[in-house]
Amino acid sequence: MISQKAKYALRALLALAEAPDDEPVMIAQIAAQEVIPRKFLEQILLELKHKGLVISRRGKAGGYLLLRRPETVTFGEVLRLMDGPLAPLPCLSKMAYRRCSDCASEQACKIRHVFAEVAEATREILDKRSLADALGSRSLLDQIKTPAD
Amino acid sequence: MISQKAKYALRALLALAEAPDDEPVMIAQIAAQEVIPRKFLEQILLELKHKGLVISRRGKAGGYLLLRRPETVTFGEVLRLMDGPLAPLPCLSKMAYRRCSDCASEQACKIRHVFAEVAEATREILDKRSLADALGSRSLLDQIKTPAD
DNA sequence: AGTAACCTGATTGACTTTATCGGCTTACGG
DNA sequence: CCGTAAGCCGATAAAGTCAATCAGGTTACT
Repeated sequence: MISQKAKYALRALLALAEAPDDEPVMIAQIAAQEVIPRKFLEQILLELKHKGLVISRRGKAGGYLLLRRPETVTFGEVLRLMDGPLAPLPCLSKMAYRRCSDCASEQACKIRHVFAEVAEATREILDKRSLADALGSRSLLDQIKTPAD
Repeated sequence: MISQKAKYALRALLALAEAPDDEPVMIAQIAAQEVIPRKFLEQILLELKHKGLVISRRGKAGGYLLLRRPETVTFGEVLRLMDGPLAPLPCLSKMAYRRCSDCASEQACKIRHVFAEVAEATREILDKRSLADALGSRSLLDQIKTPAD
């Protein structure tokens, strides 16, 4: 299960991706539209700003802007920022490897191979799917079937 | 990340799968061999017993036995018993569907499709891999390359 | 009987999650 | 230049989860 925070972050980023360029979107507006607790969303957007995904304008008529193009922001990147490593075992994370505290030898670990397959499969999906893929009302499948209207 | 509990459960089941048939393995033995806190392992094996994966013998020379053949116990089943649904969103779980509390409409949910792909991919792996697949010292890859000695 | 094993429920401590509070800083508009 | 509306920031809190332990109770072989 992904965290509430990651879910909110993705939905907020999608809301920003949908807004016209150079038109900041206010926290309050995103919070209302996406049904996200306002103060919590504040924290999340601030964090996304510090990590370089969005920028903000302060003062009246302020708000948030997506800094990068939606095609370049992957689900994997957002999830790693919010929830930490994607891998099901710490010793399988490519981005944030850590030894399993209780595991004597990684070569001898009997469950590692199966979870390595899972890690690879989820990376393959989450690092390829971007905000752009998630935009629009039609499913990804529909888009493949009917590439243009 | 999977829980410590699930990791212990899988390793304990593998230890039982390796034991000769009809020879009960003691909690203390598994705990020592797999480096699992003894009392915690007690809880886990008891739970696995209630769920029908293992049986126990009490009294002197007691211990635990794997009830089903290793090929029939999948990683997916064990993980669901220990950690709950595999799906990254509650609304994507086939075995334990629950509405997302904050999601207005599942059709309109913009992140659902991507996570549906993840859910399907992980199910595809975890529901096919069994204890038998994890047994033996060689990796799954090695087994494919050299099917027999 | 006695002892060695499993059975059981309650409890604990640390940590994480999901927020909320209260106030500070910036900047546009009049 | 001042009021107000927006984001910025650190602390706190309530609830839940995780990992493990405690203190015994029950069963069964010798």
